[in-house]
Amino acid sequence: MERDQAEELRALQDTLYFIGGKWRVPVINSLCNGNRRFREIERSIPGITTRMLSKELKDMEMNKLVTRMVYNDTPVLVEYEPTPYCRTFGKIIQEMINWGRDHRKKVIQKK
Amino acid sequence: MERDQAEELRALQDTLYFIGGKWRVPVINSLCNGNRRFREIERSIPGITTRMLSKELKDMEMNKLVTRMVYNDTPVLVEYEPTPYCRTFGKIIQEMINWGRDHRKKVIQKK
DNA sequence: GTTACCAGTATACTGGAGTATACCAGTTAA
DNA sequence: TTAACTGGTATACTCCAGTATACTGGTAAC
Repeated sequence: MERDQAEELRALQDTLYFIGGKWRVPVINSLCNGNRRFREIERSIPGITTRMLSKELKDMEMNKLVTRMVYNDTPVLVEYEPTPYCRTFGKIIQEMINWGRDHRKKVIQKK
Repeated sequence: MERDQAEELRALQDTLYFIGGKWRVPVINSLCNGNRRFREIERSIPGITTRMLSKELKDMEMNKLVTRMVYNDTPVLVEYEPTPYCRTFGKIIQEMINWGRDHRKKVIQKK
């Protein structure tokens, strides 16, 4: 029981570390929604800057969450594809969306 | 579909905003695990400082996530009780624990 | 009488996440 | 030919989340 709690906390903190900053989860979500091109992803997340998206995608590529594919059509075409592993995070995202929706309802009620 | 995606993103970002920093989720988790006293919660989350826990609990009290109860026994006894609303976050936490566990397995395999 | 618990507060500091803005080289459409 | 798209990079700045450390006033055990 002591043991369990410590192990659960570690797992929890690993996930939180993975989530990291402000943009990782929205980016994963955008990819899972089928957005593939850089500007397309950028547009799907109002507020994100080019710089942050670029950083995020690079980092995710390094961590095998996304595959960057370059097609040498002219003009150059770049596509980002979420890996199957990336998609395993989808369940948590769905829970987050649901909770956020209920939360908003609750906050609006209060007013 | 456009519409949906924007609404989902908002809900998602609300949840992420709620999660906020490094310690909110571990604190909720600790409370949901039955920890009630200040030092008890503190001990259950290695690495957290008194200051951060204090801030977190104050903030959570303001947002009705926790009830601070003072018993005027001598010495003064203080207990923090998670509200039912706080507990609704438990499902996400459980998903996070599960995902973190699998993630760790995967990372260890790689080495 | 000193050590250790409780429930915190006070002060000072810093790294880096996130922002803002401008820019590049190439392509297409009006 | 000028504007607007693509997929980004470069530079500079700011702010605050989180850290570190010390302290308080009361109780209790040794």
